[in-house]
Amino acid sequence: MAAKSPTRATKGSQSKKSKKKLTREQIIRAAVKYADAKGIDQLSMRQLAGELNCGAMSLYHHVADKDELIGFMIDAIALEIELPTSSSEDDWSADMRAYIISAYKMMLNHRWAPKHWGQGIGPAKHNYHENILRMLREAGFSEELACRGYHALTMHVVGFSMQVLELQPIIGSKQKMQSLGKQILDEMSSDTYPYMVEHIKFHMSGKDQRNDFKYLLDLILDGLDRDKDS
Amino acid sequence: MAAKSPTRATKGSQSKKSKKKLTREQIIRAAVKYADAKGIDQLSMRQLAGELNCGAMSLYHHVADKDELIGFMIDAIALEIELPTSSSEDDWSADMRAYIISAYKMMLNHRWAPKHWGQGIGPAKHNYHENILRMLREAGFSEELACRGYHALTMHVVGFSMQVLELQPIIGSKQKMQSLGKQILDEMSSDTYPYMVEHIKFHMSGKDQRNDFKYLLDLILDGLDRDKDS
DNA sequence: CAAAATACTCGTACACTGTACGATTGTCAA
DNA sequence: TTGACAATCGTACAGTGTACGAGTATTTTG
Repeated sequence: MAAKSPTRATKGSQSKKSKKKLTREQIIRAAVKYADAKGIDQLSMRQLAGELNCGAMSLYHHVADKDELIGFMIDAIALEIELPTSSSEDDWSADMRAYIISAYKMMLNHRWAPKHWGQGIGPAKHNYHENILRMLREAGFSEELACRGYHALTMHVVGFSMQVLELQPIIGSKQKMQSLGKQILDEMSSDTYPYMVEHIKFHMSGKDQRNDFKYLLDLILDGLDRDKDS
Repeated sequence: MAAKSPTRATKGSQSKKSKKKLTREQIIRAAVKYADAKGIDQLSMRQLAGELNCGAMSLYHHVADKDELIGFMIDAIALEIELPTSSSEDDWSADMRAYIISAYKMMLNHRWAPKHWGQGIGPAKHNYHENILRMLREAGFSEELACRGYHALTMHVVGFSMQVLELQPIIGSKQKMQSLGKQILDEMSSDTYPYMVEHIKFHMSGKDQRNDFKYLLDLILDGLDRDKDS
């Protein structure tokens, strides 16, 4: 108790003149927030330090280097993936479907995430992968087929969100559809690229890409299910 | 002829004291070669200029900025994707399969490519996309299903190669398999992540990932083919 | 309680990046 | 020959990640 009271007193004094309180969690939270808002290219150690009202080098006592920071950021957002409360026992794909869609939505909420997903390190990301593998194995898949399903599903999440995020500036919001979309169509002669022109026009006609994600997801799930008992 | 002879004379004098000959194509070729060898992180304008024996700023007369250069690099390697000479008319998926596999191999030959594939600009990449769309449409797919198939296939190429390239340092060459792989297994308690441990060990037992690529590819192709006439 | 050890912050400095600007040089048309 | 233009490239600047070490707070120890 005698040791604790000065600790608390110090904690109280922080509100006046902040000199001590940086946490790794705080840093990571601020970094994620900053990357979400301004893009991850704009995220520099100095900018981040400014956001936290501290010196740039202070960050390095909680994080080895910028790469590690990004790794932690990935793990932080991996927490947002929601594991559904198991609905039914005999239909493994329903839970999996919900889980994968949750991961996909998380990616779209953090536009910088897909490109850096690979360097993520930490328990949340491990849990995500563990859960997928577990669901497959518990559903009765062999080691080999579980491996393939795991890679197929995780790849689908990252790959598709990357593709959508690349396409969004072109056919994204309905205001820009005409400006940037038409501009590309102008540059691209419909003689040399007739099918691409058709494809872009098809997208510009207002189809929802989310359906495309689910279409391929179901294709994978159904395919796996079919191979399971053969 | 009178105009041409000084041109040729100038070209001949370059061999003595190089002062004029930079081409955009040369720059791009050198950049691709450098990125392949040392990694794209090491590719800076100064390094590249050194490789070409010219000043760094000279590059900017052939390329707007570094992003555009990378865009051109992507287009350059897109040329390496080989369109198979059409084998049979009634089986659209055979040609598509070969084409996609060729694209996948190209990605693995340029480890930096998948992450930057999106910012590629140029005719070779357009042709790649145009060919996929054309093959699907000519096979009788509707606009909508061709759209989905196109996204599914292109995503599979980029997404899977990214995943493989991330995994290679861990379970890649059979020499490192034991050092880095075992190290990860040590860090990852098999109590908390039993299925991940099983999965890594499965990979370390020497399975070929290329089969996994083809497995999912066939799953997509078969799924599309099934939906085509329904 | 004093002193020594430790944890943490952060100013300065260095090597490196992309690239704006403008001087310089080479090439060709009139 | 001259004037226009294309191309090279040295210098400079703002910004990056981070190594080093001095300063300060906090905790542990004698």
